[in-house]
Amino acid sequence: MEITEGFDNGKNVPFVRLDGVRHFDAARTFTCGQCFRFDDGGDGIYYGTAFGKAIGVSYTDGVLTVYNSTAREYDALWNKFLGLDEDYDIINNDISEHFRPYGDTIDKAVSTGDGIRILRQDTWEALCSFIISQNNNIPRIKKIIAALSQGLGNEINAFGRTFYTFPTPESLINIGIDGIAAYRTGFRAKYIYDAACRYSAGEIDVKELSGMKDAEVCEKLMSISGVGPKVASCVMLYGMHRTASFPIDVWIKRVIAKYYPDGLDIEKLGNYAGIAQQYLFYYERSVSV
DNA sequence: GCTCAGGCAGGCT
DNA sequence: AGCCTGCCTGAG
Repeated sequence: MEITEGFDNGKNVPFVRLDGVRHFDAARTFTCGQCFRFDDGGDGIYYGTAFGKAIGVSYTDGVLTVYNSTAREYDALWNKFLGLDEDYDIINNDISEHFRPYGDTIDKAVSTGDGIRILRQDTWEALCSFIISQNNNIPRIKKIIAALSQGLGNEINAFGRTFYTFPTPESLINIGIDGIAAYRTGFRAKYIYDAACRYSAGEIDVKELSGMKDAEVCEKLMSISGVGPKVASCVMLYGMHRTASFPIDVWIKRVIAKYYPDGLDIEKLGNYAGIAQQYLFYYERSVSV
């Protein structure tokens, strides 16, 4: 994979260009439901923020471009954030092997969703975002998160517009439950507050949790009020890159009922079960439109 | 208007 | 251990 660095005079930002990238699709990656803060700028580039910086990402015919990034930043941050350090040939094959007893649905799902990369998002952002997602619809989830970020985050100016960092736990604790509810979070306000307190207190510490098994981490997350099995597994998959974690939401319940009426032994789907889940989720949503 | 959304807690049996 | 039911709010 060849990496070159350049400067885009039109956008007035440095960029990094990677040639020969396979298994990447910007639209699928950013709209598959794993993240809520990246949007198509109308120019085929997905813009958003992560880790306090704003970037744009585009991909066409093997060429992936990360705008507003130097090569150094790419190596330090975006390579892992975008999941480009992983070999999706290996991952897709592993998934295919583990789903062998269950028919060819997974093969259709993989080919439909190929190019989705599981992002390595910030743990706190994933935790807070998926608490907000419960019993909620995607347009409103995005709206709430955008409003919280605009109200509590820091400004980032790039591409001639203003982005905002994700609110810190402390900034949410500062405004309290009523303050959080003022952002139209509804009954989730107290959950967000509890999560912020626990996170801020160091109870959900990435380094400390890194040595623990999925089941233990899951239990720890579920001790937060407002975090159940679904939210916990989303946080593990999207915010901790525990790719065996298999979130079961209403869509996946439908998938199981429809394609796997005899059930799926989720414990035996391998280390990339969560990525398989993402393919199945994307597949079912795309066929049901 | 009115249903329902990428769940969860709390209260039942 | 497994069912119910209510829940803020606003998109569709």
